[in-house]
Amino acid sequence: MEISKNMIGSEVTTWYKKNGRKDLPWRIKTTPYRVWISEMMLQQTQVNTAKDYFLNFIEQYPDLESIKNASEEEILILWKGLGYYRRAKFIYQAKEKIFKDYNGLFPDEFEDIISLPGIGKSTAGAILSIAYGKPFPILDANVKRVVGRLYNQESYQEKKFWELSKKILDKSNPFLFQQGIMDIGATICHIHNPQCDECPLGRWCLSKKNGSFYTYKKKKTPKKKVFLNYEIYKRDGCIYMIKNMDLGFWNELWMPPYKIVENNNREIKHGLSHRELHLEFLVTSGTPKGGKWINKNEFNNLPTPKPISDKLEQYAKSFL
DNA sequence: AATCCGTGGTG
DNA sequence: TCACCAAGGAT
Repeated sequence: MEISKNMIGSEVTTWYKKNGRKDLPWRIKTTPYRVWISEMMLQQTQVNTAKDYFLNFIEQYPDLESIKNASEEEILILWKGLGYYRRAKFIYQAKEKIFKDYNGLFPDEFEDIISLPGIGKSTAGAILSIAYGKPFPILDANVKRVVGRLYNQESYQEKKFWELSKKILDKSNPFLFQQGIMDIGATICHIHNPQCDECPLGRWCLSKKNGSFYTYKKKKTPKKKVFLNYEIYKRDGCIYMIKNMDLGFWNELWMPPYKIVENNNREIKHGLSHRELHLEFLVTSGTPKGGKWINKNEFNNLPTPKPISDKLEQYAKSFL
């Protein structure tokens, strides 16, 4: 028998059973593989954005065995448009390691899971809690906001927030608790206008008590501008494309050849996390090298970044 | 420790 | 139009 019961944790668990978003696609069936793929997609990505990508990914690769022989580019194609494309490469590398070191079985120990590429402490905690029912804390944006407010923190402190996440975790129900705490963060404890009247944690919440609500603030660094002039080579309904290896972003995605210039007449302004891209597209003649001709019917088969996909779609419709 | 990495929604 | 930020991790 426990001497002191974790009231907050058990309240979250109870709330989840009744009010949780149990119909999310990655919650229908929680195999370690499915939880892993969903957690990778959900890194810095909202639920609504990840949904369709998850369903599409799982349709093609429903389990580890089906993804065993997939190439990096095949996985990248399923990631097309989702962003943070490194995650697709991490999935490729991780599944290679799982077959090499773990006999094709997803590992179930913290040290093994966090050793996989793209999996940090929080993702490992989510997989352990949700896929294996083992009590490990998580610290995503939802949990940061909920515990930051529960304990009325003024600023984010990594170590302190991990302690709080671990403290309120319902160790007897990690599966229900972790999904519940994230759902409370996502559906009640909004960054603006938290719905405190509906919150199961209201009687413990110090922010509700004194009316000052913690909000996680990232340092904002000014975005550097990058001017890219894309060279459009056309031939027989084809456009010449290269695999980008050296922009620093969009690595290993396909695009027309480009030059980095000092300035240009931008047609498209596109923001990345830390860059402001100014894109110009110039129809060019000559003999390009280092890539291949792609027919307009095959644009969809190549992993391309969003603004390039949009531009290619235009070309395919109009003057090719 | 600070910076890098995408895209879409929201105010 | 624009700032902010989301189921973060790697370097």
